[in-house]
Amino acid sequence: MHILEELDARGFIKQCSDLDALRAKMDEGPITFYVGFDPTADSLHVGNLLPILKAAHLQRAGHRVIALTGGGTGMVGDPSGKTEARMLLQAERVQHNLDCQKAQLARFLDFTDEKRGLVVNNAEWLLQLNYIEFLRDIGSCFSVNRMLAAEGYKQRLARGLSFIEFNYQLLQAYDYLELFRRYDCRMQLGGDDQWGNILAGLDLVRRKEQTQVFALTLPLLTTATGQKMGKTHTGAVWLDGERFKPFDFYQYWINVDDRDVGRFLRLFTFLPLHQIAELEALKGADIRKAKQALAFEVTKLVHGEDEALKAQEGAKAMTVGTAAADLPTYEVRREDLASGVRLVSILAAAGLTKSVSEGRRMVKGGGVRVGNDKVSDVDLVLSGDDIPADGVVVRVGKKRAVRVLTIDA
RNA sequence: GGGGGAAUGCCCGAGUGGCCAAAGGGAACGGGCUGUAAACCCGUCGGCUCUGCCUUCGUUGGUUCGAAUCCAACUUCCCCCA
Repeated sequence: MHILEELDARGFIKQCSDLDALRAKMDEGPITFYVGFDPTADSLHVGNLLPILKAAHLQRAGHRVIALTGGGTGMVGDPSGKTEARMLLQAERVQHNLDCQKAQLARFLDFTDEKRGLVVNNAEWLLQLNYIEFLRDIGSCFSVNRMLAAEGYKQRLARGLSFIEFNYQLLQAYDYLELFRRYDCRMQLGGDDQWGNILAGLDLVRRKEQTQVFALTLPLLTTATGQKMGKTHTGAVWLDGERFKPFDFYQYWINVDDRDVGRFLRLFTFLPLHQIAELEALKGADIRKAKQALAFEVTKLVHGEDEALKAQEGAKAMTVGTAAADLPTYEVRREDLASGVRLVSILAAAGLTKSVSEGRRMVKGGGVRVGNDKVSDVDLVLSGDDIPADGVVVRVGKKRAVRVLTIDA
C-alpha cells in the first residue's frame, strides 16, 4: 500500500494541496517534510501525538522528517500580557522546553542520522532577521487583502487581532522557505487549522523559488462527545511520565468512548489495518478488548513496553479489588502513621483528589474505598494497624486507585 | 489621538451596597444502572484544622458598620471616529 493511501486509510489526511502531484513527487524518491511544534510547555501532550505519529509513518516509509521547534515563533506566540522583563525570562524557558520536547520526540522519530531525520529550531533564522530586508523581500509577497479574506482571520478579526499575530503567517511561511532552501523540504504537515498558514508558505516558495511544494493537513481531532482530546479532570494528558503517570495514561485510553475506539486504533497505534478491523468488529462488552489493545499499544509507544505491561496488570487489579503490586503506590512514613493520618490527607497527597476538600466530598458521596470497604466517615484516621505489610488499596471512584504503603524513612 | 463599552469561579453567563462562595447552563467528578463505554436518574462542583473559618468577582487604593456591586487611578480587551 502506498504510504499516502495508508495515511488516508488511517484517517491522517484532511486536506492536501495537490495530492496527485505529491504522490508523483514521492514516487520519484524520498522527500523531506517538516512538522512544527510550539514550545509552550516542557512536555508534549496527546494532542501532539497525531502529527508525531503521522511523521513517524512517513519516516518509516523512507522519507526524511524535520521536526521544527518554534524557538523563534515561540517568542511571539502569545503577545497578550507580556512585559519586557517576562519576555527575557521566556527566552530561557523556551530553550528549556525545546530541550525537553526534543527528547520526547526522539522516542517516536529517528534523529540519529541526518539523512533520516533532524530537529531544527527556527530561532536560527528568525531571531536575526533584519526588519527592513524582511519587509522588502518577504512582506512584498503577501497581500493583506487575501489574508483578511481567509476564513481563519475573519473569525479572529471579529474579536480582534494584534499586529504581531497577524505577522505569524509571514514567519511561518518564511520557515517553509528557509527549510526548502536549507534542506530541500517539500512538504509540511500540520493541523487543519493551520491550512491557511501552510498555504502561505507554499505560495512563498513558489514565488521565490518557482518550485511546487506541498501541504498535508490532519483532521482536527475531537472525541465522539465533541470534546477536545486529551483532557482529564486533572488537566492535560502529558506524554511525560512524571507529569502524567503511565498508569493513568493507560487508563485514559481504556476510558475512551466506544465510538472512538476504531478511529483511535488507526491513528494512535501502528497495528496493521486488518487487525484493527477485527478489533473494531467487536460488539458489546467485547469492545473492552479493543480498548485494552488501544491502551496497551499507545502506552507502549509513549512509555515503553515495561510500563505498558505494568499498567495493564494494574488495570486488572482495578476491578478485582485486591492489593496488586502493579498499582501506583503512595508511601506513608511509619512515624506519621503512629499518631494517625487522616484519610482525606492521603487522598490529596497521593493525587487521587485535587484537594482535601474534594476528598471529603468524595467520601460524603460514597466514592471512597479502603481495601474493599466503602468509607463513610469523613474524618477517618488511618493508623499503623490499618495498613498491612503489602499495603492497602485506596480508591476513589472506579478509575482512580493507589496502593498505600508504609516506609520507615 | 478623541469618544463609548467591557473585565465574575474550568468555560459561557446572571448579579448594580448587606439575604453572595456568588443564579442558570455546559464541561467535569462521585453514586445508581452497565462493560473501567454511551444514554438516563441522583448528587457534588474555591480552600481549610469544615455545623465554623479563610481567600476569590482584572490590579491598586478609597468611601462605608458592610462592596462583585459606589469612587479614583492603572492594566487589558472590544466598538465608533482619526
